[in-house]
Amino acid sequence: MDVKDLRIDANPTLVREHALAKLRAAIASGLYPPGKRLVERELCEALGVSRTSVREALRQLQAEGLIEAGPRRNISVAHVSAQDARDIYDLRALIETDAVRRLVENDDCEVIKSLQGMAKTIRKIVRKGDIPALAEQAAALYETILEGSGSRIIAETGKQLLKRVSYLRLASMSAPQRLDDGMAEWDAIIDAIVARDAKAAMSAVRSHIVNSRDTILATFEAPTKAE
Amino acid sequence: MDVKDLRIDANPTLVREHALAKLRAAIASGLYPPGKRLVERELCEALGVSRTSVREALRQLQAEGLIEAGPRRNISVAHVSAQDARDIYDLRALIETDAVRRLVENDDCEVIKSLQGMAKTIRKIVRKGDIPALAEQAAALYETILEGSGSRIIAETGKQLLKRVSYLRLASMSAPQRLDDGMAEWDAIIDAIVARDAKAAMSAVRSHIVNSRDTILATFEAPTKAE
DNA sequence: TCATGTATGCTGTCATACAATATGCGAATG
DNA sequence: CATTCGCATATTGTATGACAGCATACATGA
Repeated sequence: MDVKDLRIDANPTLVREHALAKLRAAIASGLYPPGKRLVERELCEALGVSRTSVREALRQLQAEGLIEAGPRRNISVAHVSAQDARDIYDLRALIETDAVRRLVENDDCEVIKSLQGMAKTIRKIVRKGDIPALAEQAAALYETILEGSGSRIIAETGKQLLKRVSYLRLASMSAPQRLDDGMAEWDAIIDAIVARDAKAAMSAVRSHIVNSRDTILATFEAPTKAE
Repeated sequence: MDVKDLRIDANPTLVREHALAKLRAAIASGLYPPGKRLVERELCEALGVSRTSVREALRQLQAEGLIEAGPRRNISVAHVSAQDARDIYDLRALIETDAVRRLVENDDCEVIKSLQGMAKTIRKIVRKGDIPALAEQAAALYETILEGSGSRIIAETGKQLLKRVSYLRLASMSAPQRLDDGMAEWDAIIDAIVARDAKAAMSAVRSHIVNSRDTILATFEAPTKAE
């Protein structure tokens, strides 16, 4: 064992970061749906931390666009309009196709192998039909592709967009036929990457995102909800 | 005068937002150069506000990527490596060409007129050689184009990238020949927009950004500084 | 019924306090 | 004289309590 291995790099998890993660998860899971008003004291109680930490987490969420301030100083979970959703997916298409192109050009076997692994994991989850787990794994796959671009900037920017639609992604995946189609699309992406075919990978990513977008937009038109 | 005119919509400027703006400006102007360590108490004193407000502003800057946390809990102004700069400009090229395409397609006379006005203002500033003012106006021009896309998402994402290079833009504009070249490029962009020629506008934007990028990257190679 | 006053709730801001950790300085030691 | 140890100091992370300014809801009175 090397001295390097003694290194402690995991910071003792800042309370505010913990709070941030919990709040993000609450929004992504739909526990706090768009428009839900967030009252600081309630969050303090729910999270078991002080207002100081909650407020700092809120500022960060605000900067990320996941929550927004109303006219009366109220904070609520950000609404994502159909137009916003469309714009986010279109921008993702731009950015992620670029990311995957770079990824293929970088030709990093490490990354590509891990992508193959993730595809396998996803296939398993799809068979089980565990939607929440699938949403999480899918996000991980997208993030891996973004990071595979080798560009910190692309990765950060792309991930920020992903966070803004994490709630929607759950809805998208609940559409019946979408699961199988999605799996096929993921396979196409991975296959193209493995074949080091940048053009095919770009086009596979683009159609996957466009299909996801259209699925999401369909849910906007059908207001659902038989409550 | 109408009752509407009585409306007070300017929120009494939150202290934390004021602090945020000041800090951003300090970073953009080079007063706080990359790597500069930011000590909370010093900021409190300099800004004349409490630690609470400073900290909330810092969290926001952190989310925007303008500052970063070191291994020792220290906060300092984010370094922008040459690679980062290249990536930011390349991503800007992607996003802003898309923005200008949408802008032309939207065909909003209001926006186009205001762009022409800004180009005129810029020309005046260029003649005076007032670099800081120019940097500000140029940023305003880019932001107008981004907003002209009609997409909140594109506008926000693009602006975030702009903020991350505001410090570099100052350097870029100090390059001797760059001023005139830049002016010509801006003219080309505006002309294409006025002519409602989306393709030409996109290519004008792309070459402008690529040229800016290359100017910046040149300053990275020549470490400058005759201090 | 309507208008006014009052209680209540929430956010924004500040001041303090304290623990944990990092830093720097000086003293003790070989 | 060089090293090491230990202590004072600096800085951040977090919690608490306080209070003003608004906004809302409620009650009261004409």
